[in-house]
Amino acid sequence: MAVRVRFAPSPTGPLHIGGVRTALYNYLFAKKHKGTFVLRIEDTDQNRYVEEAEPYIHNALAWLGIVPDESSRANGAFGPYRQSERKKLYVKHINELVSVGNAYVAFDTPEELARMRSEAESKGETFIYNWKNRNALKNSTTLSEKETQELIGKGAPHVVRFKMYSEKDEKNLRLHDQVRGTIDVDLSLLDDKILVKQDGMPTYHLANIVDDHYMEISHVIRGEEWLPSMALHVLLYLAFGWNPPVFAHVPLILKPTGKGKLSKRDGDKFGFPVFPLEWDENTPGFKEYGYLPESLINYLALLGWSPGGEQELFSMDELISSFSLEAITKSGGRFDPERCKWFNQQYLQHIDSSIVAAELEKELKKNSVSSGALDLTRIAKLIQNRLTLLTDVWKEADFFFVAPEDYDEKAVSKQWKDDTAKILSSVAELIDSADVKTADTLGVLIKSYANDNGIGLGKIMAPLRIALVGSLRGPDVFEICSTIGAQNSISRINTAIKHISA
RNA sequence: GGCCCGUUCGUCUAUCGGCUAGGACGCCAGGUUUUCAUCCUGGUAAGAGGGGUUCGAUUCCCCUACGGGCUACCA
Repeated sequence: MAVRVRFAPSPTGPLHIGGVRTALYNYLFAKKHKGTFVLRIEDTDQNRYVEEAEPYIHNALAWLGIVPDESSRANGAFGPYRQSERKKLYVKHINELVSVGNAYVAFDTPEELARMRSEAESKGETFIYNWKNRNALKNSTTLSEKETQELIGKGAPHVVRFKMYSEKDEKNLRLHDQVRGTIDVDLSLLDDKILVKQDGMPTYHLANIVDDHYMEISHVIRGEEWLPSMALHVLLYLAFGWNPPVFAHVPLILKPTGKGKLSKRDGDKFGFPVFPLEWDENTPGFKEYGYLPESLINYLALLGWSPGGEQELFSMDELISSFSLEAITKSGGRFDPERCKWFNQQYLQHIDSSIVAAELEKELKKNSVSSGALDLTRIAKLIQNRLTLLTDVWKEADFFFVAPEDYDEKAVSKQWKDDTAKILSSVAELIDSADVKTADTLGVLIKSYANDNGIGLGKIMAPLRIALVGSLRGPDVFEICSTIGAQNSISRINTAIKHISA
């Protein structure tokens, strides 16, 4: 049987990393088995619908390299891929279910139900709409066919509910989950879920099952929050006479500290993104923070799944070839921003320097600084292994473009001696006299100068760095010096002497 | 409250009855780099508790505790 999986988000806002990981696992599984990865938009709730969400989902997945084979953009033979465009299909099937008695029409209003719920609660009980009380409520199992039709004909608001369990049924249902194994549920404890809402739209449960069937989904890989409704879904398949797919419920991503599901607020609170791309100006994504899609993918893949070895860094292809549903972890995993950053730092070291150079160029524009005659790629190479986030470029390279205006006091008081000014002037002359194209020739030059004059190198290196950078940071001094050029270096040295020794 | 799922270093995880419990992040120390970062080496630190089963349990079973999810005319 062909493997067909789907990622089915609801367009209610930006896709968050929990969703990203679910999409990723679906994608990996599909590619591993030469199958098809479908993106389906579950927009049955008109109240929560957010127009920008669907394009966002497409763009985010594209950025991450999790590209659907079939979707509202990519098309395919199983469309349409938005549930709002498939309403007719659901109506047809719900009628079938009602006519054979697996589902029924219910006229109870939300207010009535709320009242019954709070009444039960005040007695310390829980109101459940199911086999125990549906014969006492206003629905087509208690009303005659004629009464029911009349009410519907008069336009009485109604919903359709699924008959979860009746006294003659077997109570226990044994479920199989690819990551959790066997799960037994007591059907008599479950409620008669609403399948069609008053507005005529199907709920998630109905639409989901109908679509998965018609889209020939072979494996349902979804978040653990769906585990409690798995029994309903399996029963729905059975009621339609269809074969249920294989189910795999993946654990949730939890807050870094504290308890519960990771949320947008946690990101705000701890200063890390929870969405792949920017959602609005107050909500930057991983991309804007300076993460590479590859590192996010790698981190997320390993949060809740492990191929077993001691390898940490995986390309998408490696993830695909080692992926399996059975190796998905059973317990929820906390999002660890530090570990996520580490992956990014690792990937940053191996990308082409032109990417770093491009980012540098962007930052220059942003800061309204001219690159002058400086070689951005050369600078990119010098700072690349110092980056944790791509957005660190400016912080690591600003001094190449902008001469220091003030000098780190601590560094100065420790490294700037009485004879420093004199020594640095000689160094400046030295630089002026020579042709300092490379760091190596400059290094040889200064070292031999120090040697010839009996000056310790320590008396030169640190002050020179202070003069060029303003503080004790940055790549090799000779590299900095030769990169910004002789004239630039000399003028920085003279400025520093004037500034500090004065 | 009810139902379901889970529980190995602080965190992510390996182990599929033989364990001196392995790796990674973090943290600490040392080395390289005459700065800082990178990088390298080492260290720190764990199978929730209690019962079984077994020659032997982190691994299998039960109970308790704790954590998570669900319990909507949301998905």
